[in-house]
Amino acid sequence: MKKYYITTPIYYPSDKLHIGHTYTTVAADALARFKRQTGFDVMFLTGTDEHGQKIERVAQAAGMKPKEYVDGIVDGIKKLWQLMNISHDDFIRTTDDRHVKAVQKIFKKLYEQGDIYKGHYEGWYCTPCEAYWLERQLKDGKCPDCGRPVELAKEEAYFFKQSKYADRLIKYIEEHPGFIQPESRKNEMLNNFLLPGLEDLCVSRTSFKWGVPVDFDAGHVVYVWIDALSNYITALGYLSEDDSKFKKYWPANVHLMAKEIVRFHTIIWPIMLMALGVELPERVFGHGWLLLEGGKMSKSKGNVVDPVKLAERYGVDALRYFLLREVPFGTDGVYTSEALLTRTNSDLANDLGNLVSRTAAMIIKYCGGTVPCDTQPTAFDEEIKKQGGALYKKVEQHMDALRLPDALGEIWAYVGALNKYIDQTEPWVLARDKADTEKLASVMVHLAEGLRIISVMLTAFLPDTAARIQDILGAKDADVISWESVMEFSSKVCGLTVKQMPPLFPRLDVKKELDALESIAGKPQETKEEKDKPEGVVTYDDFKKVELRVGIVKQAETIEGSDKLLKLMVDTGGELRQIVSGIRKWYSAEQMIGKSVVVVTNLKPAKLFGVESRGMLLAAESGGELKLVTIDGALPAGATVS
RNA sequence: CGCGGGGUAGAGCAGUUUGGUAGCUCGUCGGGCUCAUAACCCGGAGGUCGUGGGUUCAAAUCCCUCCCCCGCAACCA
Repeated sequence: MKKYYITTPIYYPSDKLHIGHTYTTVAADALARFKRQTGFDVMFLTGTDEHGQKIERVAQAAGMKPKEYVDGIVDGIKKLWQLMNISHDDFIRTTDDRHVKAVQKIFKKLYEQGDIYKGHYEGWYCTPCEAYWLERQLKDGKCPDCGRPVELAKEEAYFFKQSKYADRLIKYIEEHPGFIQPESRKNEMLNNFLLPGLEDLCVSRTSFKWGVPVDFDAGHVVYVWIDALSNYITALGYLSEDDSKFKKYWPANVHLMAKEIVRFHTIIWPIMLMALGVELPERVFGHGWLLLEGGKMSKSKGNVVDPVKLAERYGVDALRYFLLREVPFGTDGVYTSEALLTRTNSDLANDLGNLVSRTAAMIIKYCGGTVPCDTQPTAFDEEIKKQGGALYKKVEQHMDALRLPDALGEIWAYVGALNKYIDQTEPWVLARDKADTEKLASVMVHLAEGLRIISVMLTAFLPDTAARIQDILGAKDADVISWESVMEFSSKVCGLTVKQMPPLFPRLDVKKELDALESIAGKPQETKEEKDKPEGVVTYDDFKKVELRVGIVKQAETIEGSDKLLKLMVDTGGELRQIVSGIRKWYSAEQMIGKSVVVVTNLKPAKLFGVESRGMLLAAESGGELKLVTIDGALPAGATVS
């Protein structure tokens, strides 16, 4: 039997997961189910990446031990996957003993063979935060987290010789066009990171404890990406007493993930594997994001969407369908509640659900509930038969290319064809004349068979719905629900007993639901905050957005044609900035030179009288008098004002 | 000139590789049908394909200019 190994990323349990994580996992689940259905021995892995400084801090803030803290979150994640009908074969936690031991062995092996070496890490260190920052991460030369000063510090650390394998990796990527997908990500990786040259990677930390300890050097913990990426092989028992799964399933057929972590999976990970002498995964696929109106969803924006609430309200399959259908292959898609609701109504309730209802109703009404066997073809049978028989191939092709939305699109094209077929054959007309009984029977058989095929096709995507359709059709035995059984459109449904059931998907009142969702799922926090805010008050955060600096006027001149404006060249610390100011009525050009003024330095540049102005001077005005805000004493240009 | 992606009907997208009548879904308007969940089927309206230029018999598609949006540079799928 052919094997298929598919993974999701392991998720970071610093908070509850949102609909984006659900999207990745549902997509992986659909692929895993599809492969199982089509005869593969599937290994589907997901899990959690539990180490790192952030967890350590969040736990501390919650007054808990890190492990205690993540245990709670991981519990929620497992429940979410259960709710979403995720069929993973294993769930790995990086705190699992099996994982920790294997990571230590991997680290040691790389160290012993010289691919990891001890050196010094240098960076800007914030003592209270116990964190290193890169120069470009600093905010005004200070810690971006707490705003306190940082100092240049140096500590012992281990480094991974990525550079040694860079050429081999470039060659591999170029020789395996399917390795990084979609193609655009491949260019991004090559151009941005690989071709400019790789630096050795710092792979140990001493600034915090919550990680896999380096077992031969106390105080060091393994860098989280080395830790996290290893999960794909440690879960299979790599370097353990029992590595039978590793032998059976590795290399992975697909590592599925969102685009922003493709980089780690196509650079660090393959290089680690090369160093370990292990085969590279067949395909790394970076899908797009589910954007929310107004941009990327993120916890700090407060615009996360809670999948649990959506699934509970509309059903797991409605949510699965939306996720799998709505986001196009490889690029970003937009989540809106309205789109979820209209998709559910039009595709699931109107097209599919209604088709099932009307078919079941007719078989019951016209044939006493049993799918007939004696038939005489109608003029429209041939076409519906042809399409139904060709469906499995189309779906298979799309699935192999990971084009899930297109696979669903094909299935729905057939749903549409069946609805049309009813219209063309007009079974209610055939039912009026006894002479047409066998034609009517043919229509019923074709409809039931078409639905049977659809139900089998839907198994991977909407497992519950597929089962419900099969229940309605009375299709139980393997020979009417197996993948092989849909490779041919025949009359396997003949003789089955059809049941009437409540609608598969009730129609939703879009307007009402949108209102309801607003109160349940919660509007973006921003607007909530704004509501709570007294009017006319800005928060400190708002105020901080305005960047004020001391500026010293170096040159000043009038602008021809304007009696209000002065063109100033102001030193705002290391740069001379051109600012146009409407103060000529009160200050002459000569008076301005040498003055220390307060400048808004991050104001959007504007053109005044055709002259560019990059900033604004602060001044007070009253009764036609205007005075500039100046500094009481001597401070260098560029000093911040707050 | 950092890199990558994108700008096509009211909304969301396909089409661009290999130039040749601009397509799909939702919405909207009209018609049909009565088996069905006010569902289903048919048809109409609605687009200077971001801008300006070039190549060509012919450009959404190829070439050049510019504008706008989004993402990325060590831990948010």
